[in-house]
Amino acid sequence: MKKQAVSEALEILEATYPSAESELDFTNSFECLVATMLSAQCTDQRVNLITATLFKEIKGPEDVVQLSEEELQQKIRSCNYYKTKSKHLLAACQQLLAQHNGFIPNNREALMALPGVGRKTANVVLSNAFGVPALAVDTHVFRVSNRLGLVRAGDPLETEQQLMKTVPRDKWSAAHHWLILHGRRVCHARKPNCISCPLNHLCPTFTVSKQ
DNA sequence: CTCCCGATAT
DNA sequence: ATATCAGGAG
Repeated sequence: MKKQAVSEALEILEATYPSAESELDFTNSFECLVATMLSAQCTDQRVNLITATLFKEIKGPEDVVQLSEEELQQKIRSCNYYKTKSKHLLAACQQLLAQHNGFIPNNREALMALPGVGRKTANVVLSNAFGVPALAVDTHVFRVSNRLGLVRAGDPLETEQQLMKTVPRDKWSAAHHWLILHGRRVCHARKPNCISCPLNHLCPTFTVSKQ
């Protein structure tokens, strides 16, 4: 889509979602990383429920590596893929201690080298915890930006690359959050609420649902 | 491509 | 009953 049309869509999104903030609860880069790692295929609400108590017990990687895999599983059991996430979180924290003095690296390569951290999670940590311009493409951003015709992409990486060309750099982080909020509030995966969508006049996939 | 594999909405 | 939720690894 042309930059002009994209900026029109972004203006409407900005007016509709003025906050443009993460709905995950965290207070530092470590908590941001952990919350994001836990959030795969799981609602923010569920993650926040888990981290509300978890972050009282783990203040950094040094606290995580004290736990056994089973203990960690117990603490995050109510989120999806808890076994995989426990294994990854434990290994990631060991790597943080071994290679980064227990700090969270602020570059994509080092973040993605951590077990359980892919491009999407790395981009979230970069933008949300460090203020580094990055455009994380999750399931919402992928779905919504394609539906709106902001991009024509077959996968998240293509989506990210196309959005970075048409969205101004200083709005990457905000656009990321606007698209997520729109995906959660209106442009649902299963039954998008096109009738009440403030973007339906410019949406190529606008449909009047039967019911 | 498959597997991971709990909670929730429809 | 089934699709979906701030995905990543093998």
